[in-house]
Amino acid sequence: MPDPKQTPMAQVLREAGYKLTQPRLAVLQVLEENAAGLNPETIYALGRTLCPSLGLVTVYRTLDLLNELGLARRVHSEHHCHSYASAGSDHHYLICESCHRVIEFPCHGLEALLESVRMQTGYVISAHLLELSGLCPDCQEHPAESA
Amino acid sequence: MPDPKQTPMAQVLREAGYKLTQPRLAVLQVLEENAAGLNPETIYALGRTLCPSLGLVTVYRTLDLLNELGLARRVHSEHHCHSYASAGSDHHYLICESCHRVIEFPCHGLEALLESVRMQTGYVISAHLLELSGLCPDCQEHPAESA
DNA sequence: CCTCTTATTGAAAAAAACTTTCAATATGAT
DNA sequence: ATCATATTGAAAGTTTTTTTCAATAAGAGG
Repeated sequence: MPDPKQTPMAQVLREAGYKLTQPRLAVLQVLEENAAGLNPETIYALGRTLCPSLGLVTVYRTLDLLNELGLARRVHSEHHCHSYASAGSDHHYLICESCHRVIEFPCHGLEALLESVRMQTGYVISAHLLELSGLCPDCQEHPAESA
Repeated sequence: MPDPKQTPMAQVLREAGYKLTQPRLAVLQVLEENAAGLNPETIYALGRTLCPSLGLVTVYRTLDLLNELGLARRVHSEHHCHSYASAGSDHHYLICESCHRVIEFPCHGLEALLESVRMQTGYVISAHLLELSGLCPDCQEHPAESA
């Protein structure tokens, strides 16, 4: 278990001039340890095991901050958009509908697609969100474990 | 201005066995007349000009219904996911960051991309959301009008 | 290591977003 | 025109998120 202050995510925070406080480190660690998208309430609960004084307000504030820095992202689903997952810088990811694990995937061909949309619509495209959902290999084999 | 009960969206509602009530038609019409994604509160305000008795609860209920029928969809953005826009059946669309217009775009090549992701990750992919944002041709020409 | 400045925090209160309940009403089938 | 019933709006309730502000802790500088 690496020093929480030395993780790549923590480094980004530090380099951006933010203090590495216990509450922030707790939220970071919770996100890093969970592949599934978590809502603020859950992050709060898990985070309190690492930093008992953690407040829910700080969870919200930290998620906003991480989101701005590109370290976390909101996970959108049909009915709710309350979850967050740790993130690389890519804006495309794949969610397992059964275990809710969120992974990023190698995505070639998207650039070409965007270019073709630009040509056809005349829009200048500055950002994208590609969210796929399906079943991960594990959940295909073990349909029962809807954890 | 066509009879609100005869629009394609209204037909879908009718064929699915739902009653074409004034409140529902008002919500439908508001969505059809606005290219931008609108939040429930705004739909409520605009809808009341068409059906003065319209209640906010009914706006929520109708949006859920339209969403299920594929006639409307939630528009996700970085900080909020409270907006809805009328929708075809495709799950990809393009949002103008200036005027907030939402359009669908011809999207070829996505199938191939999904297949390649399936091969590389082992996930069975059952749904996707592709949301692009940028500037529409109008807003490129008239940067001032941030309406 | 201390000290000090100030970013950050948590609690409480408030606001916003959404849902549930239920009696009254409007729809559309007959 | 009548009627069964899906649908409605208002009110109350719940959940989610934001604001405010005095107390605290991080880390820069000595």
